[in-house]
Amino acid sequence: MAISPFKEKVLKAVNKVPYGRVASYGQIALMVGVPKAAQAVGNILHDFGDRTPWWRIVNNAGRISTKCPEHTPLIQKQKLEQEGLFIKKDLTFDIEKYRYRPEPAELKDLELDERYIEKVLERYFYFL
DNA sequence: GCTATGACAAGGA
DNA sequence: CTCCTTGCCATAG
Repeated sequence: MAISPFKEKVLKAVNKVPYGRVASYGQIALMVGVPKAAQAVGNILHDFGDRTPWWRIVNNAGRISTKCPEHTPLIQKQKLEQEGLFIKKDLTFDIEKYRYRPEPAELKDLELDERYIEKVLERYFYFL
């Protein structure tokens, strides 16, 4: 399977999410410079789960949403609990409590435009 | 080039 | 809260 630059970036971004934290599919899309490619991100994780901490990527509503038979919701739940997260039986949890908020330096590492980075940071990660 | 497909997201009912 | 619609994106075929 060919690895496009886009896929390469997505994998790189996913690998930045630290132990015990999570990021949404849309958030990863944002981090690779294509804000609306959340769905595409999900597809990529499906194909390259073996080389990324795929379990740290979740639905932005704070819910585990995988349906993949390889990487089941139960497995993902256990993986996250193992990293210290509290997840309810219905697979939902407080995402803001665990959300990964990237440092500016980490975003620069993803070959993003300076202006874009500032915009993203203030609007989505450090707006409070 | 076009269509169909998803581990998505946000908003309306 | 759930269900449905619409918008979007990168791929596979």
